[in-house]
Amino acid sequence: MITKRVPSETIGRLFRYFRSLSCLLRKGEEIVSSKTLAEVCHIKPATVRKDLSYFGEFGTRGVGYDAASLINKIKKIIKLDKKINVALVGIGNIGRALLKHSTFELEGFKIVMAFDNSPSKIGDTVGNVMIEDAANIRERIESSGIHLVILAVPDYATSKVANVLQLAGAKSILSFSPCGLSMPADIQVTCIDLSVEMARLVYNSCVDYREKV
Amino acid sequence: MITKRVPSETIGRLFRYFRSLSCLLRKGEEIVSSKTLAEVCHIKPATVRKDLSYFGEFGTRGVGYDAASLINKIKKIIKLDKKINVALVGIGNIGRALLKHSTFELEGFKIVMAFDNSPSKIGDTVGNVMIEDAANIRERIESSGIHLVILAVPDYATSKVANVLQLAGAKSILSFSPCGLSMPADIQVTCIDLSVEMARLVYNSCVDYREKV
DNA sequence: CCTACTTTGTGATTGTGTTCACATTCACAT
DNA sequence: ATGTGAATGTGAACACAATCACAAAGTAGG
Repeated sequence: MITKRVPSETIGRLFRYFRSLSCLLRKGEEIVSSKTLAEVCHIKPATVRKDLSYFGEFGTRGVGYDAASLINKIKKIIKLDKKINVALVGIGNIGRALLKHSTFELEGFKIVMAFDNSPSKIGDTVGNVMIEDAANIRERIESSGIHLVILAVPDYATSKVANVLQLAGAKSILSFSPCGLSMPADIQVTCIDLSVEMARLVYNSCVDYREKV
Repeated sequence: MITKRVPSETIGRLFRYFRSLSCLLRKGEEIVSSKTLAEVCHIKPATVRKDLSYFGEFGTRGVGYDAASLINKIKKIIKLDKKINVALVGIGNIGRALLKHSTFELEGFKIVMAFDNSPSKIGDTVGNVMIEDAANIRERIESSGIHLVILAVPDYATSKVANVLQLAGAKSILSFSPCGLSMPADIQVTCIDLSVEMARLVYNSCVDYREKV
């Protein structure tokens, strides 16, 4: 397959299509058009079609897409045909919330390992996962073959832990600290920065609307 | 001031500049160049300069930017010269984590009100905030003049609550449910969708690197 | 006051992602 | 068969954001 360059936003949308299609299918809609899917996802039909077209021709002209088979195609594309095992480092407020967050498992992700360095937490079990000593991160992650790690440690510890993760062979990191990570190019990093998001909302609510009127 | 169209990413970066500048200033760096700031933020100097240039000329050629005064300018621009009061709806795992998340307050945001509809939670105090009955959301938010609301309720309740928030006069919503919100254009909505982020990481860690080599 | 050096501010360029608009293809009725 | 209507798939156009590259404006030293 000659992979044209796929916009990175497209991948995120594919996941949302996957979610919406599952939902539509449960409601009994076996055939779905780009129009329907677009409405559910609040985007334009053309975007749906283009996103899918990067990976092949999955629809039938004049008809639409077969929901069940499209779901499978998308699962393959985004590598979610198998459950993804995830490790979590940092069992503070956010870490604990994520461990209890049952939705992940429904969507193909499973937190199978959790670490903290506080003796008072090590050994506890939160949401079916026992908290292990952070000192063992490298060894445990390396031997388990986990590629995706969620990082929810305090800011000052972030880059130190990130380095260990790199040594442990992690391929992707989802971090909740304001990104200060400089990782090699073969390691994917995404930062969730709530303050930044709120700052943008505040700014836009003062400015954006004015323009649209 | 003639406001050219400002990229929305720019606003997010301004907040990060604000953060980094505060840090540099504490370390005693009173004058900061676009190069320095760019290094700290892991972006290019030209981006820093262009971002700032949308709002005026804040630097001195041949020298750089005065950290203290630039911080103030940025604060004004992104409306963070005053603390922003925030309401939180939904005290589940994530909601509770956010209430305890002390960093917000350091960065200019303060959760001053929290709601849930579970009788077992109403009346509890988490992180200095008392949980109120969700039935009072509209009245309380309307009368308090809060514009920014964090939404951390289960998926099925999201759009119902969002409608109430709209009536209550909220201007911006930060939601943790997979976006199904269709709000009028004058209400800003940002969704944090962890599954989507993880799906992108998984995909990219399989594909992206191959191309870069 | 002039020269060498530094760093800003920005028009022009490049790059990336979204949207349009239409030819193509399929189902179905006649 | 053949025509009609519906929905896909996609090159081209557009919109937006990042980056370059250089003129302008400052400092410092003699």
